[in-house]
Amino acid sequence: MTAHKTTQLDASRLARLPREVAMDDDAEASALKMGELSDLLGYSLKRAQLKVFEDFLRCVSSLQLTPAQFSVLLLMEKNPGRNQTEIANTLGILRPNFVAMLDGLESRELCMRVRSAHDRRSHNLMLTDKGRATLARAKKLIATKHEARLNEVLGPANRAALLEMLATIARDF
Amino acid sequence: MTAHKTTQLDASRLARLPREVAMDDDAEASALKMGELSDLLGYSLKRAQLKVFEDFLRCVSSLQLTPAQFSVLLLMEKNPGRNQTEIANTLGILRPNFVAMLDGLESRELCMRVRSAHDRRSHNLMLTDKGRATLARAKKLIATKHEARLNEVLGPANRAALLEMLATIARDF
DNA sequence: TATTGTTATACTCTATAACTATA
DNA sequence: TATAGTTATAGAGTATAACAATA
Repeated sequence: MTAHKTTQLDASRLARLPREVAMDDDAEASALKMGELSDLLGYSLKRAQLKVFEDFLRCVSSLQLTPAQFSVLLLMEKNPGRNQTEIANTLGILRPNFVAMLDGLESRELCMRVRSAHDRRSHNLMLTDKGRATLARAKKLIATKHEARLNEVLGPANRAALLEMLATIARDF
Repeated sequence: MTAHKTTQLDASRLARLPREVAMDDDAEASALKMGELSDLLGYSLKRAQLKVFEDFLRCVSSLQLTPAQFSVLLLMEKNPGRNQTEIANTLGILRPNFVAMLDGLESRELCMRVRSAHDRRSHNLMLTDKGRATLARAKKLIATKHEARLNEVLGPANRAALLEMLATIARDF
């Protein structure tokens, strides 16, 4: 039951990330004091997440894909033939909410629902050729624009460390 | 204009965070392959953010405060007398949406709107005694339960590094 | 004319109950 | 009876336009 909680060792200091350089926090009028907010992990987590999703949308805007849609296509590619419940559960999407989402992707001919022969209740999900092509283009845009930008801002080692810590929180917290 | 993007230096490896230890990713039936999703920063960011907010709500459930409400109270405490536009802008809340939120806090007598003498259009916001007391209790709960838990999972040094990277993204990205 | 707080409104996300068709 | 997909619905969160009071 959620083992290992105390497996951290050292954590030598990371890259020198710039801090309070510009001080133009809020532009014009005397910026407000953030107080303990600066130390609230959840607050920074939320603000960072919004920025990252915003940039994601910009980077793949030509393909009209949201982060959620991208994650669904990716999962279909890596796990062809899985049903709606399996894909939705893996992504933390509730089954009722997954229906409209799939309708959208299917109407754009990016994926297909195929009634299973073994269990006629379930739909085997799979990408269409167009879906595979769109996903491939999305991956390229994300790698060369989106994640590359994050590497610029953080540095590759920091980016990797950040990813690992976030995965740890998502898994063990 | 968003200076310093290439200020990263090293980033020696962090603590040994446990990985693929249990492998019980999805319980029963053969877990799905996550593919490139494991390397998508936005995905881990979102999942981690949900977990952290969930825990925040648990930790302060006795006070019935959401992360957003807590951040508003905190800002009022550190910046008494500021108006709605200033508080809302600082937190990235749109003014129209801030109205109902303030109504809720004010009806619980945690804060007050006081018409400004100098500019009768604006409301000076301030905590009530009850608001200050509630905020103090919330801070204690968050420090001893919520953030303490994060320290357990990540280790203090990792937690600090994570916080700094998230702030960097929120600021420079 | 511009700004503060506000209303109305709409759109997305998320969440729950209940239906249908299969098993 | 239990499960997969679905419908309906309700509640947050977020977004924009426009209005009244005030500057």
